[in-house]
Amino acid sequence: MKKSLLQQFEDHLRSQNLRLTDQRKLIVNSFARKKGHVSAEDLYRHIHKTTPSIGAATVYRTLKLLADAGLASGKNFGDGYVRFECCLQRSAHHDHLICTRCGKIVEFSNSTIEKLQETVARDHGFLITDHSLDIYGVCQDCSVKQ
Amino acid sequence: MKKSLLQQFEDHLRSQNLRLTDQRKLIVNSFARKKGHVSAEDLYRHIHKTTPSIGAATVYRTLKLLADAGLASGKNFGDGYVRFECCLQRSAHHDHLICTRCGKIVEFSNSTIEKLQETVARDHGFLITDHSLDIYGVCQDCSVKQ
DNA sequence: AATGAAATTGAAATTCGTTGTCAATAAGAA
DNA sequence: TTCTTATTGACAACGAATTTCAATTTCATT
Ligand SMILES: [Mn+2]
Ligand SMILES: [Mn+2]
Ligand SMILES: [Zn+2]
Ligand SMILES: [Zn+2]
Repeated sequence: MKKSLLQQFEDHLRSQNLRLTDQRKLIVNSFARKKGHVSAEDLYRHIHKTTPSIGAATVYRTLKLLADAGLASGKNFGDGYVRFECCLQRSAHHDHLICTRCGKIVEFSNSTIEKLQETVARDHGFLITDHSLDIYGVCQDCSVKQ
Repeated sequence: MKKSLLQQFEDHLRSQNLRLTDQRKLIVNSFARKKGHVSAEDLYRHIHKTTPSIGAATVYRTLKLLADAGLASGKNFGDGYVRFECCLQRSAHHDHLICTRCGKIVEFSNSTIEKLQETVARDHGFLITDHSLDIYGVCQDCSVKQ
């Protein structure tokens, strides 16, 4: 059985001599339940409803910690704020389709595109460390609706 | 012979009943000379050296106007600010390789990748309106240096 | 359990790129 | 030249994110 996000986070905290607090537990569990593409502000507002004692700064800080631990990654889809998604080992690299009407984000991966990117980089003398492919468009639901 | 960026900008201004000012002339020409991937702040600082009377707001506004005219486009490479590049008809769509060491930005285009994106979108019921592919890595100069 | 050093917290202040406000100025049609 | 209206520069305001700081909490050590 796989370790949960919280369990892996606890491991990280221990290994770095950081402390496990109630706030961190709650934030990480809320984040895990949301299943990705969540901004710090989104998560804060959600948490605030049931636990208003938790401050926004702590949510920002905890998401940053998760990212430092390699357990989440932040991505800017161009709408002004960073969305986080957890990146546990099982959920491999993927790219995104974004609906410009309703904001829906669909994940995909295409190994041919990935390989071609390697080729492009090599042709230009670059050693790839990362990449980001975002396809913007109108999803089926939205194109049916109008 | 092709019309210059300024000439096309003038056409746009006339067609929209907007006014051609000395500031706009200077900003657009500076921008054209810089050949893309320039932030408003970059351009403002550059212009400020020789023409300190031009305000930053005017540089921001003029770049926005160029974008509205379809003569420039802004892109966020994830480092906090928007970089503009001119998009005259001749300079077709392209994607970017970004060196994470020195910040160099190299343009490329790969029609096979473009076609595959269409396929991916269609498979997910999306109608593509736009896309953005950024490959991050280390350029040749930087990997030689260390 | 009690201690205490060090990490963490929430609230508020601060940062930074960008946009809005506004009175003064300039463009350009008449 | 006149007159309407767009444009300007300085500065305030914005919003996401980060920093500051005094109060609180964690947790290794007694
Ligand atoms: Mn995703
Ligand atoms: Mn480019
Ligand atoms: Zn949609
Ligand atoms: Zn480089």
